Amino acid sequence: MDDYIKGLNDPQREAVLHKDGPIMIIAGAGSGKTRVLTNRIAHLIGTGVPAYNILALTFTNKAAGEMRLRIEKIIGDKAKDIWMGTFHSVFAKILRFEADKIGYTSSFSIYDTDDSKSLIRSIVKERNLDDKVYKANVVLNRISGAKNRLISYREYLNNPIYAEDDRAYRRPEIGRIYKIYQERAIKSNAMDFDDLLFNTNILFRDHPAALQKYQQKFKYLLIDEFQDTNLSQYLIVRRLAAAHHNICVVGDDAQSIYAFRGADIQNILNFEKDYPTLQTIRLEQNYRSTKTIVKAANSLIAKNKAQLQKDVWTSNEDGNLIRLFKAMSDNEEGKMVAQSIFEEKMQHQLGNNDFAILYRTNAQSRSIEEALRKANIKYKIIGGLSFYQRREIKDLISYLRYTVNHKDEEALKRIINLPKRGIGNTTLQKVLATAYESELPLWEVISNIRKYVTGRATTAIAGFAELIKKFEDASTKLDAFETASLVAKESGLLKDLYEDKTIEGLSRYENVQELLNAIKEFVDNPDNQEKDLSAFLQEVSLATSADEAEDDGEEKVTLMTIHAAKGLEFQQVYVVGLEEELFPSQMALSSRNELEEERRLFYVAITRAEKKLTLSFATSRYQYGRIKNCEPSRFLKEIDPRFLEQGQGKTNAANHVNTSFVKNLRPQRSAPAQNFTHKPSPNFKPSDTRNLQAGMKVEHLKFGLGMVKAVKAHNNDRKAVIAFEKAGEKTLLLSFAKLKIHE
DNA sequence: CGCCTGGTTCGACCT
DNA sequence: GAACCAGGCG
Repeated sequence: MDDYIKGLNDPQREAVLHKDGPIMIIAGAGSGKTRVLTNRIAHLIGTGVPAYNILALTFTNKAAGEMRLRIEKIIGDKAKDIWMGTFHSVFAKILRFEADKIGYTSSFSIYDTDDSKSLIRSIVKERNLDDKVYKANVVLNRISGAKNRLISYREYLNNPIYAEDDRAYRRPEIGRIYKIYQERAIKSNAMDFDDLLFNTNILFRDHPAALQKYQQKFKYLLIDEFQDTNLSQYLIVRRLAAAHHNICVVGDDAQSIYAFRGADIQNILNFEKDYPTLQTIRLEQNYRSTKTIVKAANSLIAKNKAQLQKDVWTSNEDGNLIRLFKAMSDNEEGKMVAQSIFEEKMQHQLGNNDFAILYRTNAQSRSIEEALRKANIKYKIIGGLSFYQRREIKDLISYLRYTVNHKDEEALKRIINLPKRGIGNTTLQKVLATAYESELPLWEVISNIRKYVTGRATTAIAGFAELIKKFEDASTKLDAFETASLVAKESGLLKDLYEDKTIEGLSRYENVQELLNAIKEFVDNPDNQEKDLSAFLQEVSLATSADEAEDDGEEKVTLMTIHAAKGLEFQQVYVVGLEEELFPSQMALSSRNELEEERRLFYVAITRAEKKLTLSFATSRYQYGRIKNCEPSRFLKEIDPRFLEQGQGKTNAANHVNTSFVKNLRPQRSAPAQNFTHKPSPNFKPSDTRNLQAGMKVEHLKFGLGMVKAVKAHNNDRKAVIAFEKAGEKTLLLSFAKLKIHE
C-alpha cells in the first residue's frame, strides 16, 4: 500500500485511499491532481478491483494515454484493460455496439462541425429562408445548446420559452430546422458530436438492460476536469453510477473555461445534492509554481464572485516578479517575445521545450510565428487547423466514410464530383430531390440512376456508383489500410495530387500518404481490438487537436491557445495579446458570467507557469486586415501590483510597463525603397485608405496567388498593401489597407 | 458544367 | 485575411 501514497500530503493520501462511495476532489492548479488520479486507480486495482471494471473519463485522449502509461508503470499490463478516454470517444464506442437499439447501424458516421453547418445551410436554402438571418453558425449553436441540455427537437418545438426566445431574435424557424436537421442526420446514419452524448442518454434511458450491463461493467467511475462537463455528460455518469455510487470526480471550479459549449458549474455545486454521503477533499498545496505566480493568480481570481472557497498556497521559492511587455504592434510583440526567449535560453541554459506562448485566439499566432522564424527559434503549434481538417485529408476520409456508410449525405456531396467527373450541382440537386420526394434511400437512387433520372450526367453517376461498389467490395475482403490505399488510388485522388507539382500540391500528396501511414499504424497496433475502417474513422473524427502527435525529436517552443493549454505546465510562459476587447474578448464585456469565465481563462494561463511568467500587450494590432488601436486589458490591473515588475505601490499596472526592452527593438529597415509611382486608373476606387499615410514608400511588388500583383508601401512603422493590380489589364487598382509586408 | 472573380462577411475558445 | 457566395462567361 505504501507504493500508492509515498510522498503524498494528507489530503492527497486520503483521496488515493478512499475506495467506495462518492467522492469529490477539488484540486487547485498544480496540486498534483494527475498523480492522485493515477495512484488512486492503481490502488483500486491493487486492492482487487478488476481493471475492466474501471471507467476513467479524461479531457483529451492524449491525457488518457499518458495516464495509462503511468498506471502501467505501477501495476503493469493490467492497466490495458481500464476503459479510458474522452466522453465522446468512450461513448461513441459503446454506441457502436448498441447502435441497432437506437435506430442506427454500427458503421454510423460522425459529422464534424463542417458537415453539420453544411447540412444546416442546405436546409435553410431548401426552406427558402434568409441565410443572413439563419446563419449556419448561429443555428448550430442553438441546436447544440439544446442537445447539451437534453432537449430533443420535439421538446424544443413544444417549449414556449424557446419559441418566445427565437421569435424575439426573429428566428422563429429554428425549431423546424432542428427537426429537419435531426431527421436528415438519422437518415444519413450520422451523428454529430452532441448526438454522441445525447444518444447515449437515450440509450440508457430507454434500454434498461443496456444500462444495467454497463452499470455492472463500470463499477468504478472517475471523471477528470469535472468543472467542464455539461448536463448531457453529467447525466450519463449519474445513470452509470446509480447502481454502485462509486463515483469520483476531480475538478477545479476556478478553471472552468468551457461554459460556451455547455459546461455547467452547477454540476459541481449540485453534486452534493445528488450524493448526500459525498466526501469532499480539497487539494490546495501547489507544487508547480513560485510563490509570486501563485499569489498573483490568487489576487486575480479573487475578483470573481461565483466560486468555491479555496486557499491555494505553495512552499516553493518566491521566484521572479512577473514581467510586463508593452509593444507598439502585434509584430513588435512577437519580436519582443522571441528576443526574450532567446535571452532566457542563453542566460539559464534552457531548451525550447521549456517555453510556451499562450494566446486567446488562434489568429494571434501569425505575428508570433513570424518573429520566431526570424529569430531562428523552432516552434510547434498545437491546435489551429488540424491535420484532419485539411482539404485533401477530408476528401479521402469522405470517400472512406461513404464506402462504409452509403447513407452519409455530407460525405457524398463532397466526393460525388471529386475528382471532376462532370456531375455538377444541378445534377446533385436533382438526385437529392428525387430521393427526398420518393422517400428512397440516396444510395438506391444513385446505384440505379437510370431508373429514376434521365439526362447527360447519368453515365457519370453510374460510373461513380460502380466505383463505390468496388470500394465496398474491397472493404469486406481487405483490411482498413489496404482498402484505403485502393480508394486513394482508384478514386483518382492521388493521381490528381501527384500531377500537381506546385509546393502546395506536393505537400497535399504527402499528407495523403501520411494519412495512409496512420491507418497502417492503426491496423498494426495490437492494442486496438477493432481494426475495421469504421473504427478508424471514429477515432479520427474524435481526435483532439491536443492529441496530434508530432515528434521529430527536436526541442520546440509550444504555441497554443489557453484552452489547449489546460492541464499542461511549462517552466516559462508568455501570455500575449492582453488587450481589452481581445482578452477579455469584446463579447464577454457585456455579460458578467462571460467576463468571469474570461478571468478564469487568464487564471489558467498564469498557473501554467512554473518559474517565470511574462505578460504582453500591443497598442495596435491587425484585425480583418486593418489596424486597430488597443487598450491594455483590465485583467492586468486586477493582478496585485506587488507581483509585477516595477509595480510597487502603484495601482495601474499598464502605466508602468517595462519599456527598456522596446528601445532595442526598433523595426528593422528592409528592402530598397522606391517612390510610389503608380498612377491610379479611371477604375481606381479607394475603398479603404485608413492605413495609407503621407510619405509612404513602395517596398516591393509581389506576385501573389493567381495573376495578382500587390503593391505595398510603408513608412517607418506602418506598412500597407495599397493596391492590387491585375496582370494583363493595365491598371485596375483596388485599394486595400494591410500591414503585412513580408514574403 | 466549371472556372473565375469580385464582393461580402466575419462572435473566440473545442469535441 | 480567409472563406464563402453569387453572377458572368466560355
